[in-house]
Amino acid sequence: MTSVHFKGMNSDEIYSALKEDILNLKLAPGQLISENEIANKYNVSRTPVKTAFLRLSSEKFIEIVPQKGTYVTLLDLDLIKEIIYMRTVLETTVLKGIIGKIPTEVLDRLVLNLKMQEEIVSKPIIEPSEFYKIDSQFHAICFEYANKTKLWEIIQEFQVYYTRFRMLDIVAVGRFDRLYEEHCQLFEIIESGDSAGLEEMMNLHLHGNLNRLGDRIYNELGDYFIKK
Amino acid sequence: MTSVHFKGMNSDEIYSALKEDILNLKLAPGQLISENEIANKYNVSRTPVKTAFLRLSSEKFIEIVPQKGTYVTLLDLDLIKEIIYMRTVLETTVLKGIIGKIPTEVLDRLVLNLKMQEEIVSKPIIEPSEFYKIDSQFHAICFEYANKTKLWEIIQEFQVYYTRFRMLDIVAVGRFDRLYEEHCQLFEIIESGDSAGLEEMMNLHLHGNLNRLGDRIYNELGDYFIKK
DNA sequence: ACTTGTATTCTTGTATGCAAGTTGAGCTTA
DNA sequence: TAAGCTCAACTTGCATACAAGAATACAAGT
Repeated sequence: MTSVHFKGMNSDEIYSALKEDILNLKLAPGQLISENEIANKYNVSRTPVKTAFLRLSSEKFIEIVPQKGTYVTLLDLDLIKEIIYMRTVLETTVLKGIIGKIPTEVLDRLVLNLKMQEEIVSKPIIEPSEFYKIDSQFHAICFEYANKTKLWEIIQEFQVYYTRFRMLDIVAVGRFDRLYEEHCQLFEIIESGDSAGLEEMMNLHLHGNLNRLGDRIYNELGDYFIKK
Repeated sequence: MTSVHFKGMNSDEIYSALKEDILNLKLAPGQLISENEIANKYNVSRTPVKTAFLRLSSEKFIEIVPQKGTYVTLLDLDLIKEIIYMRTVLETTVLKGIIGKIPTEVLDRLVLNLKMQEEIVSKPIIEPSEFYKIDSQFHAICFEYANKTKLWEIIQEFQVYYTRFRMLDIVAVGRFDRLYEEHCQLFEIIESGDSAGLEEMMNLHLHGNLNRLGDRIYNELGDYFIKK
């Protein structure tokens, strides 16, 4: 006799599935989840779920409280603001070091990247992760030429802390064309070597989400953030 | 009949014990360890050991290779250099924003901190962690006044990636009085508002370990680092 | 009405047995 | 001697049973 057999997911797949749900806000900030609940949902034992939980916990997506339960973490606006500040400072400094003296070969790669961005933006339906992937490459090219590859990886690591925030921006506002335009302006500054304009542009670009969301953070989205 | 009963350690304690051994280099970079080995050593099952392993793995202290084994990670000099660069850029920028306009109250706290540093340095036997705790407070006070508390926490988080490197510095060179002197000079610059001197001093201070260790990294300590 | 104790039912933490993959020693064979 | 195969002894991943703390509903007593 053969029985229908569902091959269970492993801990990595559980991790990815949970992370996606958290980023999509299907699992909302503050929501309570348990190992058993997730284990039943994906037809696995608690072990791989716990493994995934521990990983998500170290990335501050969830908080495990012994003998009580596990919560999806609330967004921390102070943390988000300072991460944005951090990235602004680092990226401005790195770009200032290479601005105006980037070889044609690298500039061409940036132009190619911009074309890909334009292509994605012009589509009727835009997949956020697809755009952000190319977005990330644009900045990575700059850091690579500045010989600061690891630094970009570090910055990327911290992006996870406010990926959900960026997601709110899309849901609430959702204008990728604006980001694309900013990248174009940034490119012109990098090419021309306008060191003064760089700082202003960088500030504008990286604080975009914060500005666009504005007071919504304290009103309709207030439940998602830590109260001070 | 009563029997002698050893109450086992929990996963947090196992984590701390392992981390300490890794930082002390008792568990050397590149060394192979296994869940069973640690579980036997501390008289617990594999479960709390695995929990500790997962946490250490997310902090890049160890690397878990499925079905093969678990290794203490090698030091990555490129990563270390860029973390030092990152901290230099961030701390210089933050300090520039407050330099010369720090109220007496905050300056007094810094002076008090320096006195504690002096006290520790003058002892015959210096406990590294004790000094680094006060050292960290010195910088924390500055970030706190600059309203960048979270940013300092972020930087602290990344320090773990090169705590072992700093430990090599102590073992190989071990001169805390030098660090104390640098802090005193830094204080004078902060107090006086010498914005130009700050950048130079900061570079010197934060690149100290790198300079002191010098070529030893490639010679007698070479086994501890990733080969390129 | 209020307090208090209890029992049930959640939660996560731990111990243990088994599954599956990797490595390396030692035997076999040419 | 040297190459190749087999098997035993490891490794981590997963499933499951039990332990222990926390919260809640509820009944008994004041």
